[in-house]
Amino acid sequence: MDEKNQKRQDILNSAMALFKDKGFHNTKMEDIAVAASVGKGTLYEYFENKQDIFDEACIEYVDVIIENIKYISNRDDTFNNKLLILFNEKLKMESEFSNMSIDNILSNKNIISEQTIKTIIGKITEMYSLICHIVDQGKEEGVVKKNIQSEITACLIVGAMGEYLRLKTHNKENKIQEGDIIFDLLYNGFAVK
Amino acid sequence: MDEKNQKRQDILNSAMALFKDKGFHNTKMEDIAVAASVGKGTLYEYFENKQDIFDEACIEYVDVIIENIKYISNRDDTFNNKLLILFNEKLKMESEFSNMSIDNILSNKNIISEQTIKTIIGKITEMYSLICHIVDQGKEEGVVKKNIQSEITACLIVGAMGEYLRLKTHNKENKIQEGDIIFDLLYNGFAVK
Amino acid sequence: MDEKNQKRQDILNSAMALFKDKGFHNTKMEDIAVAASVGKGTLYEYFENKQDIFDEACIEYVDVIIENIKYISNRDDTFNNKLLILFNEKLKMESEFSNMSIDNILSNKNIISEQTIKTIIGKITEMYSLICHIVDQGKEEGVVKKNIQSEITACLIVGAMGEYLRLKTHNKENKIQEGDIIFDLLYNGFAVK
Amino acid sequence: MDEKNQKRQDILNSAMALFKDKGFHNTKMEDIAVAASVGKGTLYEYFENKQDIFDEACIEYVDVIIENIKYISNRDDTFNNKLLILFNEKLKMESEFSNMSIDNILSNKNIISEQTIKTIIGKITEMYSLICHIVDQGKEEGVVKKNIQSEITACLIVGAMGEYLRLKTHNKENKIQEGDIIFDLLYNGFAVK
DNA sequence: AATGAATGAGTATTCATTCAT
DNA sequence: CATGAATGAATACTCATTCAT
Repeated sequence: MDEKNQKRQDILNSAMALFKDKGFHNTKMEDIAVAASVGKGTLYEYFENKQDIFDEACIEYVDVIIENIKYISNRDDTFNNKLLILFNEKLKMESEFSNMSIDNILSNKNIISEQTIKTIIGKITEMYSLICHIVDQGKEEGVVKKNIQSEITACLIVGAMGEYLRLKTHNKENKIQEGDIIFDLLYNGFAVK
Repeated sequence: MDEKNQKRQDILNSAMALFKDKGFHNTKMEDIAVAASVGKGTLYEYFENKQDIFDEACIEYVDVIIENIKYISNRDDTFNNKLLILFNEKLKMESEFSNMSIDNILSNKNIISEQTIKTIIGKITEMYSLICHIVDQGKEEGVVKKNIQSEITACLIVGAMGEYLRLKTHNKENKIQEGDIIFDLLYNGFAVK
Repeated sequence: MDEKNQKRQDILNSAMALFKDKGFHNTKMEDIAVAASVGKGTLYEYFENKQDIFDEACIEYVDVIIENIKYISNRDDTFNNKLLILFNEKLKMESEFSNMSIDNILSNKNIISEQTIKTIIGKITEMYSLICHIVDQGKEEGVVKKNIQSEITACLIVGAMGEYLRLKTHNKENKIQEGDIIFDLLYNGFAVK
Repeated sequence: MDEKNQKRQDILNSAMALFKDKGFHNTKMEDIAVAASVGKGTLYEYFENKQDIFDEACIEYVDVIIENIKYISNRDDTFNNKLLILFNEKLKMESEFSNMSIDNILSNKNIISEQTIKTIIGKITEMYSLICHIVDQGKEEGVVKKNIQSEITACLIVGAMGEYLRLKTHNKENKIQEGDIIFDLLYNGFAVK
């Protein structure tokens, strides 16, 4: 029974790697079967159809990210450090999975099934609440302004980080200064005092 | 001659609408022909192939955004106001074209031709330099910190705005406070002074 | 009116050249129009359709050959010389029109219309009777055996010539001895006396 | 494994029959699939594409002819008899496959792939050497003139036979005398001694 | 359970032909 | 008369899915 789960996981991993690399329509069931070292027919023993594999792979992908953030959130560490780790982790993941960030998953709206979209949006909400939790810790530590809704602060953090990484990815010629500058901006804003 | 350009534009508009709605693979040449009220064969009088139409539609889409930002940048207005307008415009566009933001275009890497990807990245760079120009104006007005590279500040602005909108889009149940809060964060940061 | 005929002829010549070079299906109406320096629509002023052009071109092609043989037949010359000239002419034509000998025209049975096939076969019969006429002259001159039906002799001559040329065409590395040897064979046979 | 080869052969046979009957362009993949009682997709399990099927069918066709001649050549029989059998066999084949003689295959230059053309020309060369071998036997038997290159004699034989058959095919109203007359011509020529 | 040979629905593209100018 | 922009019927080929083994 556990062996069954293992094979299912193998297929999912192989599929995810291919989807990330080539997209949904350019990944053939044959490719997945070969990559997972099983017969084409076997895929249908474990999954309903191609769509199903893609949906599950997307959910799995988001789950990994959530686990990651959950782990960071639960660390015994200061807000400052957690933020730094979050940034570095996001950076690592994005570069590794450059073709399939969460944003991109959601841009595949026409590919993922309606139901799975809802599931993923739910998970993103979960992810946000984890980050809000970290922000709340910052508030308790007296580091983060208390009068601003944590969701908004989280939004700023996630958005700035993401854009920073996107920019680094597209703009290979690194005209951008080092990452801690963005931290200064997040903490203190760009306005002259 | 101009009539020819008009028909080309008509096809492009019809195609763009369909691509935004249904994605590349789910949009059939037949669909485009019907939507543009021309014969299937006519599409090939104006475009090389489906790929070509998609590429052109993507470029067109980015061009519209750039024109928008260029217009804002060239206004005779203060930095503060330009930022506000930029935010509102982005909001308007994103909701209108919710399925096809620039990020999403770039997540179609496996669909758009290599050459067109380069063209679009070039245009994004152009877009960034327009926003940097606005930031520079803020510096001259003494509103924005001078010791931080404008690209970084622009990155913070774009990222925060984008994420804020994404959040609003996914999280229909609006738990998020009003938009000017995010401006306060951008200007002053989240750190307790 | 004669100008009309001239343009018709131009189209036919251009078409024939293309058909010989690329075959029926690989020759597009557009190609013919361009080659004849007329508009695509104009082709339909002079011909019913593509099929019609092909049919007429084939007939024209055969007509040229017949005219050629007729000319040889009518010369004031000996049988021996006429045969020699015939051979050289056939050689010239075959190499020039290597992709479209009469045999090949007939191998296009599924392309040429039934009616035109009949016309062409009629013309081939005419061609044969011209050659028979030359053979008859040989008989009168006392050079050719009288007790063998002229058609058979003509058949031997045409067949041997044709095969000789085909061989030369396919077998670029010329292992074959010079052409007058074949004449010796035709005149005297290969049997030891 | 052998079953696989069998199905491949079935497809090839069905395809060959259709190509012979209707030509390359008028034979649809669907037709072949129906004729071979398989699905359209199955054709692509056994062949690269339509071109590939045609090429293979042509080669197969020539191979059958070669096998036939090889068999005749290897018989324990006199030159005279072998020639007679060759003639009758050719007659049988040509009438059976009237739309697809070797000449016709080669007239499909624009259809068959360059590589396959070379293969077929190679096979024709092989066929010629088999016939030359028969001629050599004639020389040894003292029946055929030794001072004439065997290739030339073979050329005369093949050409005369082919033309004779072509004539019979086109000229349904049989004005042509019986076949052994042509043998007399081949052996003794048409010249008065 | 696992397989992969067989399948055929689905689609981009071509090109002969038409007809408004 | 001449044209070429517009057309859509026709077709090779792909690939997710099935099912007999």
